Amino acid sequence: MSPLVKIRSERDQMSAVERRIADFILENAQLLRDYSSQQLANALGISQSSVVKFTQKLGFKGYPDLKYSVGEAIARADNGDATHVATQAKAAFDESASGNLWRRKAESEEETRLINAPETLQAVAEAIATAGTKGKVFMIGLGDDDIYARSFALRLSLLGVPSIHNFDAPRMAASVSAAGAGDVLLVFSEHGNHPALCKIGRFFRERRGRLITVTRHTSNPLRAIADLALLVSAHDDRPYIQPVLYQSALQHLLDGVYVQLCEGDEQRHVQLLSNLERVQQMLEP
Amino acid sequence: MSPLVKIRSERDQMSAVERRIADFILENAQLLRDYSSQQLANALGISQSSVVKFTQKLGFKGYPDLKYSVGEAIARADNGDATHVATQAKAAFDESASGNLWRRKAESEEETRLINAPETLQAVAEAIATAGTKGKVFMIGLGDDDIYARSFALRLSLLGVPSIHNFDAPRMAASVSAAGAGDVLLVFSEHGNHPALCKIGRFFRERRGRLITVTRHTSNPLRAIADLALLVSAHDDRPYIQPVLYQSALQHLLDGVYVQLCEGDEQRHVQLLSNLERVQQMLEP
DNA sequence: CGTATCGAAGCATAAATTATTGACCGTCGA
DNA sequence: TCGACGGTCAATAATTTATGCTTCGATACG
Repeated sequence: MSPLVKIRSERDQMSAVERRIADFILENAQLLRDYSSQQLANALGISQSSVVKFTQKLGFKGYPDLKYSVGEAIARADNGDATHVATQAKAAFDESASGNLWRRKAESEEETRLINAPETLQAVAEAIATAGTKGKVFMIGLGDDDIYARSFALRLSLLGVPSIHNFDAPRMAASVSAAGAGDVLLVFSEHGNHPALCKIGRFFRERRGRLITVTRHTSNPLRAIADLALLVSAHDDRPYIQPVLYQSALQHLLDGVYVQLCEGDEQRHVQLLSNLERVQQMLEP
Repeated sequence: MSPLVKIRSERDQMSAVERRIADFILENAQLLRDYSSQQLANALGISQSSVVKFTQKLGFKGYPDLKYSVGEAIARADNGDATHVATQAKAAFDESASGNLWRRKAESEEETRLINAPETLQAVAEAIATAGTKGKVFMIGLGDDDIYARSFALRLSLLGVPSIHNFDAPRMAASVSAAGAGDVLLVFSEHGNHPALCKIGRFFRERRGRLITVTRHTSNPLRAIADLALLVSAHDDRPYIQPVLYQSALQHLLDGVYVQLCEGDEQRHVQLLSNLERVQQMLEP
């Protein structure tokens, strides 16, 4: 992945100094060519070691490695900002605008894919699968987040995994009181700081259920108490674009889990196909 | 000028050692990334200072400068894929599965984009915009299709365009009886052959409302009676993948309309931003 | 509250990498 | 033959990068 995309995706979780480094690099990527780590540090009035530690935290071998990567990125011109500025200039709705939106979605998808370990996705799929056969699957999301919960619940039902779906906290609290070991609660909450949802989550865990959260990748109280946390990364300066990207990235994350559920187990796969056929028959005639 | 071209062009006037360096770099440019000047010297059995002198003779500031330039050149030319692929080889299975799904989504998006004329999208956006200020926006979808209606309704509400949203046919029939000229009815129906929805659509048109349908691109009775028809193309042999692609392509189509609505009109844009801010404030504290 | 803990940041310094110096050696032309 | 010259290298200086340690402030906890 482009180092610039990576930097931007993690910018939100950075400390003040780190964020200043990130911003400087994002805005002056071309200057990096002539900067040593010391010069960069001077330009920002911080210590050279902070620069090095910054690069290492991002997963680069060190400062020269980052520098090299940024050089490649610039050469490819895949910094994602230039195109993005070009979009804004154009008010007209045309192919390039739509194409750009898709490109931005692809970036969010990539960022999101990279911050979720494949093992986590696997684990989520398995937890849902076992809860689906031997226990119960609970699901909740408020406001916009209800959309994701709802659509995922529909998908699961096709797999023969019914779920208990609520869209307000009090009712969910009541439902969850019936939970037990091995059950799963999926909580969708973009910012993950809704007190009621945290409360329900904690309560659910007390009852020995597995708590799966789906939130933005910033650290948040909900994610903190989860057994399994799915994270979504999506950024855009334009406040009306960001939710579009968030939804798209989140949806793809869930689609990944869904596909894994579909393909993971032979028996479930057969069940799925027959369900789909039955649904088809109900709708057609 | 590309450093690789430069090296090749001066190769003939070089000394034996220099030529060996040149050849090595030309043939193993990707390896340079992980080589220090000392390592390169060792690989060739020559002294490190020869390497540095070589770079300086070519007009580079020094070894790191050459290295950086070669990195750029590789990135531009795309010759260096070998290393790139090798780096990402880990987690190959999951990544490729997920990446594949995304690629399929991109294909559906493209097909969908191509079968919807930009003018149609424009017209849809405008119809919704005017109905939003001077009339009413109705919205309906059944089953899975309700998801799209619901999420689009939420988006519209942020734009200051409230909508009358129902998820069953009888109630919608009742609601629609209040419709008049200039109003808009959005009907989501994947296969477009639900008799009740067709009936509602016809009834709505009798009352001089604009009927907008969102269906699969196959010909279907619902689409046939629409004033404006948005079409979605999404295919996959695997029956559990197809809905995923359908949803993604449809979502992107709607996102396009949404963005168009956001950016199309200055006044609405301002309204949107203040709405977003207000929503933000409601959620944060 | 006081205190333990953790992480972020800087300073000092070790380690590494890079650049330069000066010595050596072979070649070539006078 | 000898001196000039270019090329190479080893040694070393200079620079750049990486790391260990300390301090400080925020946060959690008793």
